[in-house]
Amino acid sequence: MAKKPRVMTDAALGLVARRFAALAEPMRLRLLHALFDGEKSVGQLVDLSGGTQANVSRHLQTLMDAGVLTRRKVGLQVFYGIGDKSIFTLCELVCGSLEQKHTQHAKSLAR
Amino acid sequence: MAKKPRVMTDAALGLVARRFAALAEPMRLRLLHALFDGEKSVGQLVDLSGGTQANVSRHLQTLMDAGVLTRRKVGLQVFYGIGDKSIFTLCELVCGSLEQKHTQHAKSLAR
DNA sequence: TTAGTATATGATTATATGTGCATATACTTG
DNA sequence: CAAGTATATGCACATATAATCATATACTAA
Repeated sequence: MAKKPRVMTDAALGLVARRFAALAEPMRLRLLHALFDGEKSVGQLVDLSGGTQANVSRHLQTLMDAGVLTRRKVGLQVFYGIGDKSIFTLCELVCGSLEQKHTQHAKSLAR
Repeated sequence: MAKKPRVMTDAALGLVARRFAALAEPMRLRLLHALFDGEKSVGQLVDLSGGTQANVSRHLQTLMDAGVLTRRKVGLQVFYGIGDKSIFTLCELVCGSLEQKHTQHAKSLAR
């Protein structure tokens, strides 16, 4: 009795959770979205996102730690890009699922 | 100058972030994993996850709010199930990506 | 070297979140 | 009705995280 059958290890669950956590922040999603069409410098991302330089830099660091981005330094500038292609599919999946919920909700209101 | 081109709305980004946040917690991932082979009661999930009843109930509530689960009450028991099939693919994608990184890391150590 | 520019980081603060304990609610059975 | 069982929730506390400000670092150009 009272066994604790754990199919996945704590370590594995932690890694997966960390990956999802990297994507669980609006500003980070905005940055990723801005990188969908290719590498950009921190300055460009600051302009595109509307965030402060410090905050954008911090979020890029977080995404780097999560293994999601690439980093390339050219002179004074640092260019970040999407390093893990699964990000595209992840975002598409979530957006698709949410759109579906949205239209379902709209339909249910319409009857 | 100094325009702020926001391709996605704040509302949309917030929704996507909330969805990812629901998956950004080890215990919730454990619960979802336990539900992959079908509906289970809270009591069953408590046993399978090794968490306390209160904590499991809270996390299930969080997943419900995120629109991820179904809920069915039968007498005293409440059965939760996976309500959004995209969850399967999301988890598979992240696990696959992490495994790939892991093997790459192992190989780089082996040379 | 000095001045200037792009990016990163330390320190602080406010807010959110996970957990445990106790208790409340909802339902069943006798 | 009372007692028992399954689940939910209020409260308190500890921890994590995001945002801001100021400053540090790294590089370029004069």
